[in-house]
Amino acid sequence: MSLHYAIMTALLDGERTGYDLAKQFDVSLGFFWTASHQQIYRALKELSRDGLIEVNEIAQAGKPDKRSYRLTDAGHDALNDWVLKEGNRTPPQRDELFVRLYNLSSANRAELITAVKERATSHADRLALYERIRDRHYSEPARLRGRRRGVYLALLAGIHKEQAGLSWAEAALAYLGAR
Amino acid sequence: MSLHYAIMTALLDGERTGYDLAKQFDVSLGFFWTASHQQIYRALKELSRDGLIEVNEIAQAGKPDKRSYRLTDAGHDALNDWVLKEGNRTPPQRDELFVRLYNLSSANRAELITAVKERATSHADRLALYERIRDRHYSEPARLRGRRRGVYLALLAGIHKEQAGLSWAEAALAYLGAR
DNA sequence: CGGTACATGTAATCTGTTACATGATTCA
DNA sequence: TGAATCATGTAACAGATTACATGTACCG
Repeated sequence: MSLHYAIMTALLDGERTGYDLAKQFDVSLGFFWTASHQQIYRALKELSRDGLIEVNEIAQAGKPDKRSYRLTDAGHDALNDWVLKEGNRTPPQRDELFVRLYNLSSANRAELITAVKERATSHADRLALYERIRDRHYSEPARLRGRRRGVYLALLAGIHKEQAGLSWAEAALAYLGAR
Repeated sequence: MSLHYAIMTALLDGERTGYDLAKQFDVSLGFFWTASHQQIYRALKELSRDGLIEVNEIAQAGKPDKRSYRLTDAGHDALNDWVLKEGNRTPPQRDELFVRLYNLSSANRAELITAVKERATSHADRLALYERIRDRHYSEPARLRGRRRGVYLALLAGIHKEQAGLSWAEAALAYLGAR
């Protein structure tokens, strides 16, 4: 059900179409909760059915109608409840790279080094992106108010995580004797 | 399909029953790939059917027969292939805590502080566990050989990740003004 | 003329979780 | 006597991925 609440959370910033949400879930909230457009369209239908969001249909010539969604009062209440009550489990971690590393041998060393290098690049890219966002929009954290403080904390978590991943990958490459 | 390869990887250390695997997936490999006993029993059946593992049935009085599995030659080949060829995608991250933090307000601040504190504790516990394993079994990484080098790298990744999570949680609590 | 962005969906499949089910042995 | 451990499973459901499907508008 978290996807439903993630979508409602994204709607706190204002009306959005399924298409908008699918894009936004590649950015911002999407750094911490990903979802494909297929999932999103389905969830929007369910949320509408349950009265937690409302549609605003905008007819368009030549395109499918644009359907813009906003939170209802019931939606706000449901979201607030969820934030208060939701249990706090650490999500299970599943990462194929480590399963592969458990199989390290001279036969696959080169491929695993490549995989770790790619992982290092992806951490570095993510880190650079997060730092750019922080510098542009969250350069004075002490002045933030309300929700923005929470968004800042999430961003900070992303930064810590990517730094850790990157420094691990570098240490791993050194250990593996990669040039 | 990664679960199948994770199970085969666990079988590299020798014959195991479904029960053993379910326990092992709470420890060691399980730090990087979790699975419930239900998933494991299902996967074992599929792997058997495909000839990648073999069963050794041991009749037991009063208990269900114990079924001990080992990798076949075909299983070894399939696993080696997978390690060589598997693409290297960063797994999507989904963590409810951050969705909740996006909703931070004075109404839920106390609950979110509690949630972050719990997260801090879980990171600290995990970190302590990983460091204990490192000190006991991987205190001289330069001397490790073969697969054990990869296992060590995975452990190191776990240590980096937990340290990052813990230091984030501490910074977050300070930022939120939690005592 | 081809690719990307806009815009929304269905269907099939795969993967993971929760609930249910059984029954012996060992330890406090 | 009651909880934990050993030991294996089925069934239902929830959640996520992949593939398929359609059609316009705009840019180079």
